[in-house]
Amino acid sequence: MATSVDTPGRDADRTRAAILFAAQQIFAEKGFVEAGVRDITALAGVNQSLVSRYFGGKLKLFEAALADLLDARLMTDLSRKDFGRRIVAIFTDPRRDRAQPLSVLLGATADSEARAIALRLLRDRVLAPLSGWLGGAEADARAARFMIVSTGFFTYRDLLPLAEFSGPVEPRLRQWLEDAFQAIVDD
Amino acid sequence: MATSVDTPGRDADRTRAAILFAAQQIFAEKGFVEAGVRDITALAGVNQSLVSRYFGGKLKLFEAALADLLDARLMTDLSRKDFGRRIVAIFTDPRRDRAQPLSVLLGATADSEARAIALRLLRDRVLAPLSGWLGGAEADARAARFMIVSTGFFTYRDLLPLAEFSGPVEPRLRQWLEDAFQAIVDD
DNA sequence: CAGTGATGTAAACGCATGTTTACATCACGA
DNA sequence: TCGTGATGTAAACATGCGTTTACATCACTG
Repeated sequence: MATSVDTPGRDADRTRAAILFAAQQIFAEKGFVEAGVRDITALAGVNQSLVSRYFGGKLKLFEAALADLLDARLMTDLSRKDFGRRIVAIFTDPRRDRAQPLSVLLGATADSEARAIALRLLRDRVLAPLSGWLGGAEADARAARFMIVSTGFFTYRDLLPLAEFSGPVEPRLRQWLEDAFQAIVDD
Repeated sequence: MATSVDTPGRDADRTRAAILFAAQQIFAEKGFVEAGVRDITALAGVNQSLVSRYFGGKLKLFEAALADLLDARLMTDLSRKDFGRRIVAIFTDPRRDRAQPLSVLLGATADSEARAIALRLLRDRVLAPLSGWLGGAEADARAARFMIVSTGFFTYRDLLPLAEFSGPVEPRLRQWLEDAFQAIVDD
């Protein structure tokens, strides 16, 4: 079993996709440095050497994994009316099946090369669209506020799990988060 | 030169202090993972093996370095009146000669062992005093808000330097930071 | 059906890095 | 002054890990 259902012979595209998906999970869970190529390929069920063959190395795989996650663009159909509530709902959705892009991104800060990649993707595919969506003269400062609050939240949920961040978000904290995000669009 | 002034023969205490100070600088600059023992001892001007002899290894050195930084307690003589302004002033003081504790702390998130140490020190020596100082029923939620904003700020200043965070903080962003910190004590 | 390139694997390689060991050298007391 | 322990150093060691290499196996085409 599991030989003709999820393994239709040999398929490079499918193998590549499996590695990419596994990489997103492992990178989100352990961060770039502690995520080993062997961890990723083991989860994907393939040989470790395929990372180099199909992606050109761990670093390129990271770039592909993060870029793919950011392509599921969050900024679409996001109304200004309940911006805060929607953002917090997305960030805390327990049914989410894909890795949180910001988790993967923040997990790259420890490696100088991965950090450079993450920084470029953050600028081009998050901050630029966000700043444009926010508009106005203070767009950049607003986008910075968005990143500060988001990053702080993800850091303590994923990287430094304190009591306040385990399980559902404490109601008063959630309310503050929603207000902080909403204030970014309301001024 | 530099042989009788800063090198008074052999002094274990002085050597130990030199390693500790160098560690704080290097850890703040490069993070725990990319900070090599050889980098630290080179800056201290001593042999690499002394890290293991005097501190018991890189991990213990990290713990000692972070604990020492946190001992320069920030929470003392901090009035509730201009809390926000004072905090931002401390975080952005260009004349500061010691490493920012939060920089060192956030640089440890990539290593699971260093992260555990950082998390414990953060709880015992930052959050507990802060929560006590804030007081009240919502003290923990307030402390969490403080950490979110602080962490977001340091992440983008040290780890993911965007244009908005290089050089002096943009005035409107600084104002928002001050207000956000002040609101934590004012409710 | 044969052959050839694509796909996948196991093992070895190379390198970086924290740690340990063996040895040298200085300081201080008898 | 002599010797002994503390202090410091250079080199070797051990190991984890990304990558490469050599080989096996499947799939498709003529």
